[in-house]
Amino acid sequence: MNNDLLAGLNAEQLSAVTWPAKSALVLAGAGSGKTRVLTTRIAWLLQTGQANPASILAVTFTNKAAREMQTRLAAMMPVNVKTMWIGTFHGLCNRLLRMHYRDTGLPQTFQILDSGEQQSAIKRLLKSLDISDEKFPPKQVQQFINGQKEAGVRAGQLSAHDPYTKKLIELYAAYDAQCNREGVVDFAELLLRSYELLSRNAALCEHYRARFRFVLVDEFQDTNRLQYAWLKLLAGPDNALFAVGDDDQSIYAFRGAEVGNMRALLADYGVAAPVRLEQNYRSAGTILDAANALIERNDGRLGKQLWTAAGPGDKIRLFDAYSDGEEAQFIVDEVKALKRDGWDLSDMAVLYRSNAQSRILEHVLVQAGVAYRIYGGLRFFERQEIKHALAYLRLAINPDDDNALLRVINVPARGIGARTVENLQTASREQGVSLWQAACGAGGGRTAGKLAEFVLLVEKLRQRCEPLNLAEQVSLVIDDSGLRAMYEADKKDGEERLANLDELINAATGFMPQEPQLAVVEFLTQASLEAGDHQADAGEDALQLMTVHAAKGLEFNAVFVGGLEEGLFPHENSFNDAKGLEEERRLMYVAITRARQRLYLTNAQSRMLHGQSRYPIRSRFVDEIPAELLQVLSATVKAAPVASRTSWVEPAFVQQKAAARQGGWRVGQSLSHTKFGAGVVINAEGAGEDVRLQINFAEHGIKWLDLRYAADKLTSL
DNA sequence: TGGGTCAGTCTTTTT
DNA sequence: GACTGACCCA
Repeated sequence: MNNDLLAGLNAEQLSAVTWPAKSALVLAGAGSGKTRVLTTRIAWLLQTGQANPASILAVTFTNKAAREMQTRLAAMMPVNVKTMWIGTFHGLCNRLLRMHYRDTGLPQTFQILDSGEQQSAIKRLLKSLDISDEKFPPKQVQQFINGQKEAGVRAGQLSAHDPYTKKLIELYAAYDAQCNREGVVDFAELLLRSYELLSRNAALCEHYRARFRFVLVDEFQDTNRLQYAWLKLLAGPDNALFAVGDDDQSIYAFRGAEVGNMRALLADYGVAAPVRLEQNYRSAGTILDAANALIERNDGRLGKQLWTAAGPGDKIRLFDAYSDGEEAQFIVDEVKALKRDGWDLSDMAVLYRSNAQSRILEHVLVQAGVAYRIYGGLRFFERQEIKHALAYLRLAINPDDDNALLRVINVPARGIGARTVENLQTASREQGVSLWQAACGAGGGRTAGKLAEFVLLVEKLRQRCEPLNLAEQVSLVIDDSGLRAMYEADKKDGEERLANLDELINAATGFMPQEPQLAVVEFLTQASLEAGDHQADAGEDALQLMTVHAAKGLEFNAVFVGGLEEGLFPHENSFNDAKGLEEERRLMYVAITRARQRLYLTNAQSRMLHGQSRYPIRSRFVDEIPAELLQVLSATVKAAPVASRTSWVEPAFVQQKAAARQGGWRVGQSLSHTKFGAGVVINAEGAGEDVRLQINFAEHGIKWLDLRYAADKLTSL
């Protein structure tokens, strides 16, 4: 037995790792060594002979987490992790469905729709049923369908009295029928199908229960109802379900996550009490004190108090900027100062509530010449050129794939317009065949020639792909479809797109299929299940910019949390209910606990949002942090009690240095108008001759005035 | 058919 | 302020 395995674990970690062969819930606070516990647990089970690689099922949410678990495990002991069932919920479900496709009613080569593809499938469905997408917005239909699937409910089990819901249920049924016809499954369907596979087939379920004696789950607080039901099928009463999670870091309720699953697990599996990992190895004491004080205000927690053996460290820096521009400037100046002190840029992060906040930061960073990296945005397999190429590849395997056909039927433009496509859709509906078959059968008509050309192209792609390997097929499809020529002619961003297409060929070249004869299907599946990295060039030392959501699981020496304003963080959409506000607070808790040594909280007294200025007050979350933990960096901060504040403050205090000077006026300036009386400038736009001021008049409300006409009616107060 | 313009929208997001 | 989708004209 390798004693190194357990060396260095604290008492709680040790208790979790060496938990007997029965179910457990581990409440793992931020920075408490969660991943280490999970992987060491697996290694310990293997090393003590309680488990062999085949008897372990480990489930994560992201591919990144699954990979990390595999890497760490491989480093701990000599075991072939590739043979183990370690993966994401969706990846494991995909594996189950491919293995048992005969029992699921799916073709062996079924394709997976990502959310975008699901949405186009729904749009297409609405159109074919002649239902206005104004009354039934595709997004809402999609949400309804996914919501039902994630609750484990099929259309046939639903009923409603109001006509609207009735229609939604009909659409759900029709959507499923369309997917079945086309041999495609969406993300939620992967889960639901494999749940149904196991629940309807007792022998199969029993087989897996006997095999997977140990089921381990990461980020358990993020599981939805269906995922927990799926876990319960695989982990019966005699199996050991080992769930690790943190109810205080549950920030995905908006997409169906049920924190309640944690309490449910305790009851369902007769677990007396959770194991609490409360010692934090990441943050300085002051940062943890702030996090603890904040999160204590939430109700219904399982309860946990982080502590550290490290000292209190620095106070939390608070900066109250007069504008979003000054906020960004402050952050960048501070980043540069820290960099001069020897901190790595890549060990500093700016976190924000919404992506829109990154723009002004980028602007200032570019000016200051500071390298930065933004997380978020398009990922590799979501790029249009990649999607186009893969659509041709899909057509080469299965021309009946309507989604793929519609995507590229006119890419590159070949004179097949909306009208022709519509005719095609009508024909396919009337004849009950796929679009491809309808296109093959299309005889006369003005555009029939164009259609015939397309049919011929796809036929040729199919034939020529047949004898080729995966990489050769990808390459051929890109060339022969005309995609390469199209992007070569595109001067704007063709070059980058061509580089991405070459990267796709590279990816295909290095792809290792499980079953060589299914290489293309496996490649397409991987492209759907793993959309690739969120950002490029990881090498350079660069400041990290991301949303708080994206930061979960990461840590940095210095963290800036920007935009701490009512309406932004907490977001105004969460004001309606206490639950939403509590999730915002957990989000703030996640943000705070990302920091190791240095934490900055900033807010702005004026901010451009949706193209207009707003004057928000400081976030309540700042006030929920004990004042003695804070060091105020700007002069204008006044700790006003929350109750006495209104949601809009008079910007009269906005400092003289406010940048927005127009025609001698600046935002925040008090003035008097000959007709409207006293007021305050709250916004300005334009320059030179053409300047408009938005003024909040005490007696006449808010007005926009054109300075060309109003200049001589205004006097400064 | 396809390019252009204009109104409407605008948290968070992995699979 | 920037992106998407709808609509209009050549």
